[in-house]
Amino acid sequence: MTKGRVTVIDIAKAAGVSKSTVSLVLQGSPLVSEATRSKVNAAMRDLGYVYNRGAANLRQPSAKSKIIGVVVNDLTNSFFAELAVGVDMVVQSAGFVQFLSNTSENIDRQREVIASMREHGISGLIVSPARATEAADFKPLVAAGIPVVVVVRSLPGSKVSSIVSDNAGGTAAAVEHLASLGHTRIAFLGGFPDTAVFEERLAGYVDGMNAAGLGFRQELVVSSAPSRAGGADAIGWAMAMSDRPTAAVCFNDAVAFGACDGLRARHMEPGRDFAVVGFDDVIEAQTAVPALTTISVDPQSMGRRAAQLLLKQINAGKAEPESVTTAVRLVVRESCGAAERKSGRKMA
Amino acid sequence: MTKGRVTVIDIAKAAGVSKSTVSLVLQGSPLVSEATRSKVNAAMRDLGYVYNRGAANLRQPSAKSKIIGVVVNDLTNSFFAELAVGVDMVVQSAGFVQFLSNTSENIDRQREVIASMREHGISGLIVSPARATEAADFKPLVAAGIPVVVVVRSLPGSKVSSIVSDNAGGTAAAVEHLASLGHTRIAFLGGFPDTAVFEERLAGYVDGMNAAGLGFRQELVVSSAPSRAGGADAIGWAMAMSDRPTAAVCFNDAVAFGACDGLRARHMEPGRDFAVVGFDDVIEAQTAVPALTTISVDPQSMGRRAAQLLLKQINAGKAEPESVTTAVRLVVRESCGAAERKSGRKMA
DNA sequence: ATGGTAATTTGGAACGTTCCAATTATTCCT
DNA sequence: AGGAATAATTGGAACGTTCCAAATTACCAT
Repeated sequence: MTKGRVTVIDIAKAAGVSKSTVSLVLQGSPLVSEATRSKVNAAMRDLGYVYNRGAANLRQPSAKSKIIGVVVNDLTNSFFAELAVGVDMVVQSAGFVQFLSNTSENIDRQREVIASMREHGISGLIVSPARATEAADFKPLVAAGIPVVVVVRSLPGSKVSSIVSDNAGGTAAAVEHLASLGHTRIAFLGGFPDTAVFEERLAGYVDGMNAAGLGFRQELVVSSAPSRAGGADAIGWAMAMSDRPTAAVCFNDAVAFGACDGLRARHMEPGRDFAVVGFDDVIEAQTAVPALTTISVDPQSMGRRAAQLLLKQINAGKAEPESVTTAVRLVVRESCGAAERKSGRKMA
Repeated sequence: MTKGRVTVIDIAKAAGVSKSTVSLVLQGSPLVSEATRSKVNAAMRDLGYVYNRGAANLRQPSAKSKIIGVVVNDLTNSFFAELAVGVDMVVQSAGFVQFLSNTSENIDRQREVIASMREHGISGLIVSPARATEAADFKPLVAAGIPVVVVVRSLPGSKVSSIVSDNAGGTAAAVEHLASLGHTRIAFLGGFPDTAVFEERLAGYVDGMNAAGLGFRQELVVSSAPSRAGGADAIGWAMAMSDRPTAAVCFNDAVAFGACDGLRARHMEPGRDFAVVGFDDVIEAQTAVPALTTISVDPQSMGRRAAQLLLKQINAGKAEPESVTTAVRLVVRESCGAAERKSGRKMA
């Protein structure tokens, strides 16, 4: 038990080489002979050496810190937890480690967290921005040459890379599916009209309606809070129309669940008397009754994509901002009335 | 745009003081006069200084790295995501930052991840160990004076602190509740018998049965994988008994959901024809149909507790290992047949 | 003014690593 | 065997901070 921790010098002494050689071994340089390499490795094992990245980072550009920061706006939401898992997968196998923080939608906390990450010398940042995040908030980062990838919520005029799901494509597919089931009066329910995500999903809906030859009618879109309660509200408005819709694509799954609640309150059974389609495919979507037909965005693969893009930029030194939109998939379950009845639930 | 990053020396120059003084300001020392302090702060702001913790850690004991590591065995499980959120809360407000990694129950990955965290000089570690983790795995950490707090799963003979929920108390309460509803043949379903958590929950069940004067019968406990599929399996065995049980306390919520599936497959309605109680209170528990009666463990507060304990140990320099078990609460919903019918679902 | 004390400030010398230029060992060719 | 080339190794000198001991300044009571 020597007092201080064991350093590269200690193992150099033990292996009978110089500290420089040890350093070479540490970074797997091909310059060192096989013989010395194994001698050094043995010494490291014997003395219980642990690499001190802090010291190393002092000499190297921050791109080699092997830390990547991940900031999400709501880790409680399993969507983001899964996203983080996806990021962790690729990041970990690339020898990086993940700094994860949660902002709880609080922009001040977001600032603090990002500042803290900078102090620790992150090589790159993946962030799902809290509401009201400004494009300018990431200026200092990119100025310092730290790659940033924004996920889930795109940031208006910022010069950073972003990965968002194909919102328009998703709602368009939902409309197409409903139309193919014979529905002609299809509503768009829920969401706040002043957000980018709403605009995209609505645009997809409009495209879908036109593509199906049903045309777009403003009165069929009723906005509301993007929550369960909002959904119940929205369906109420829809049911009060003189010429009622028979189906709805909802802003997200929460709204869709709310719509189902509202339908039942009016003695209508979702999936039988009215078709509803959600967006996101949260876990509850498959276990709910009826199981929710929805647009699946697979947060985990989104996380992987984001991490891959980030790593690419880190390795490239300085990379051009790039925007990718990830594919999205309609998963048909029961709430749209087109279910394949109980098609084999798998079991160990 | 000077080439390198701005250092403490740059701002010393700009503020007309020495680097030592700047350092003093950085650590909020009372030794520096108000006048110089603000001069220095101004310079920092002007030059866009960012503190380099790596360099600082070189001179300081690792307890001051302000990084705490969090390792969970399954971030996909919202239980652990919530736990991480709880940790993050207290850790963040103490000025620390959280390194979060996911082992996916893989012990090799766990080793890698912890090694990586050590390299980064974490001040402490909170870990929910992957299956088959040995007590010895944390020896090097504690030898190096790094506090470790084990959560959720206790580690047999290790000398580290731990925070686990009151497993025995939980199942005992579940049995008591079922007995009070008039059930006499109560099964214990699911879980692998070779885990500490299983033992504890089973022990509580046994205690509960004895306390209710029902006695313990080995044939009423049927183990299985702690998953939905396992639960369906287990209920199958239970239903095949000559003298069927009328209620079951399940190893966890997943098993309970599986049991419900199995019940329905046999044309029995959980909550009406058979009482089911789960354990964990995952989010789906309240939205499922029927809503699941279960033992709530509040992962978030568990995370907070763990973080507080860890911080205490970090500040104390070297602290005695301490084990706390967190209280647990029976939340009665519909699946046990004792529901308060639809007692006001809150909305907006 | 003068000494004494308290309040501030300040140069190095670490910390553990990587990089560079330079050195030494080894191999190959004629 | 001699030298050129190549392969391995190696001493510093950084990196940006904190700490220590020492130096300076300010303040007071004589």
